[in-house]
Amino acid sequence: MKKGNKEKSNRAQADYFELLVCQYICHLYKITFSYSEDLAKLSNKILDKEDGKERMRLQNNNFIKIQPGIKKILDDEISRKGKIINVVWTGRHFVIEQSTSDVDAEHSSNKKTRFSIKSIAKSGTGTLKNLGLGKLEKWFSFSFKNQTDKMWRDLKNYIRQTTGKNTSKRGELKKIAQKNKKILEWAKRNGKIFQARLNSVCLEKFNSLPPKQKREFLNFITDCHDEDLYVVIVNNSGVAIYKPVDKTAKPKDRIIAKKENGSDVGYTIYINKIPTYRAQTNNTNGIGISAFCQRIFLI
DNA sequence: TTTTCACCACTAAACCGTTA
DNA sequence: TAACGGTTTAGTGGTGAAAA
Repeated sequence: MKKGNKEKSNRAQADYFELLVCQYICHLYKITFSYSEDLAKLSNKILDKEDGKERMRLQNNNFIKIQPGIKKILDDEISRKGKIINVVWTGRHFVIEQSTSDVDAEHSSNKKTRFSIKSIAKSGTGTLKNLGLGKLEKWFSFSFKNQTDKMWRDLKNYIRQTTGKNTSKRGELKKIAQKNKKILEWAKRNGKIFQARLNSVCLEKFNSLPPKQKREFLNFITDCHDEDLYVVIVNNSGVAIYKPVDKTAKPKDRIIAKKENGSDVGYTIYINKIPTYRAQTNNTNGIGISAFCQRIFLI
């Protein structure tokens, strides 16, 4: 759905990249690659775009950059876990599973080596975690339902007053706002009030968590309970690889969240005075017309 | 009453324009 | 020019209303 401007999402590219890695591992260790069809489909999907060739080139170049790193990790793991007997594209299929792994290599010992792969066009490290409101409420023990309901009620009332249309259905309200510039602007302004509130609540609630729960939250966002997981990031400045388990928060760590230069959409989590994670409160699909979520980035 | 389906929320990934 | 804030795509899964 694009209107003049370029398409922003890159889902197909991300999947394509994951499969390139998958295929590479298969090739290295003589495993049958069973996702040829998916790879072909994704490749077509990317090439269908007006700048498809460019998008392909980027992924292929990034892929070349990470090959040595992947091979080194696996050769190292093979010496401990045995030869590789299978490669699984976890990809989008197990979104609900407690791991951000994209590709799993299975060893003869039944142990795994898992990869979370991020291929980025320019700078940045990609989203570490994306939490819906439900998760936030659970981790930080609060309820934002009254506020969310009020945001939608406000929009409903505004639409009723300006257009005479009377509906409470969020899907309909959203469509009306998207079609009318003035309403959309109003919805954004309204939504930002609640977005800022949610951000403040999360910051406050995080800081009032007992130290142990702060650590548990950080361990959850980094996925560091998974001993077999590697994160591989490739962007315009090169390749970065780390093991989430190495980032496990320690009991002596001082963990504090702070607002950075007055931002009302995010906060920074400091560990022993070092800015380590950045949270950003926003919406899945446009401010004021969709559900809230919070993304966490590695600094 | 049971099954189906439409709608919405949640999660993941990453591009893009603006700004500091 | 890197970081930030906003936005988009896309898949899974839950829920309640409509259909059978």
